[in-house]
Amino acid sequence: MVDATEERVSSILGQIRSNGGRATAARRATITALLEAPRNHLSSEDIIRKVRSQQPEVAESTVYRALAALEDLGVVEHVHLGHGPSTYHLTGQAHQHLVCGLCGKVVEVPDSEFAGIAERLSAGYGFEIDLRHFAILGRCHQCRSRRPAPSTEGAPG
Amino acid sequence: MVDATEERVSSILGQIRSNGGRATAARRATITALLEAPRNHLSSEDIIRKVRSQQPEVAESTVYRALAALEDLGVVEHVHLGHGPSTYHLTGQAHQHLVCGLCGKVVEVPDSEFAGIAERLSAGYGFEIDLRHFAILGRCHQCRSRRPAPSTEGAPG
DNA sequence: CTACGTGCAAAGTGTTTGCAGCTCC
DNA sequence: GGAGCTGCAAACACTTTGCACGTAG
Repeated sequence: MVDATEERVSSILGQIRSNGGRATAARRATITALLEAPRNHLSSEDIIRKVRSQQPEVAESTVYRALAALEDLGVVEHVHLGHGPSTYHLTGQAHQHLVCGLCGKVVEVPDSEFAGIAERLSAGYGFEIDLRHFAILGRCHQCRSRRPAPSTEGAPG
Repeated sequence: MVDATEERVSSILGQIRSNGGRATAARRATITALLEAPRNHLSSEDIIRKVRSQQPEVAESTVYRALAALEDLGVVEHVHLGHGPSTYHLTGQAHQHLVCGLCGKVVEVPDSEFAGIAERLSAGYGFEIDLRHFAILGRCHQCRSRRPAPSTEGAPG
């Protein structure tokens, strides 16, 4: 529903304003871009492209600054899926990312899978882990069935 | 012992030669740099500095190429500890890195801690994880005891 | 009105690449 | 003596920054 998206965008713009920020067209377009692709892991490049389809004049740096403002607000977070650019998504879609080093496929795993190990590391090492910020590299089901891996690096074709 | 290090260097240079590569001074210095700091996570910058203390003329690109050659050989691997440069270390020192997002401290955890979750992800998602390539971000014991944000960044003394 | 946001371009960081010359085996 | 390595500098990909102008509130 487009109306629901728009409502959500307005709500986030409201948060920005309550924090002393301004609700601008560039920010509206950035938030919309993120909301419209809830299951995707958007790179800055992706977001810039989407923003420009609505607001062609928006500069790259503006999008980066909008994303930074949204991260400050706690609305957005970024994750490193590999050697390339960071990817951004709305918080509340929190999950761990498993990235296949061979084909680039991203498998999402709910945080709950990691509850056990998190507790163990906390007890054993005093370390409170935040699994979401970096992806876990590995090999997906399909690539495992194929031949053994040449290296830990790879990109989708 | 220096002799043991030198022996190890020669052995790796031997592997390079068996693979059709050449044993050069730059490569010798690169391997030595990695061997001399077995418990450190050396960035490319660190390695370049160490290499130049032995061979001042060596170019950055040569070190990167030496590291790449060593990774191809399986002797070296690199890990992403954060947003900055990659860090390199010899293989066989394999372990998972927990990086404190506040003070930068790196806690090392043996791979065995992750055996359970690795098996579960393999069974549930068909995904074979390679935990070593990215660090896990979090908060260390000391920073947890403190308040949320000390903001001063740097290595612990 | 004025603090905050923007567009633009330039700088910054970390890494890779093209190329002519050198050197290891 | 030739494949392989090197130094140099320029290119690269991604992101940040400085500055003058613009605009939301």
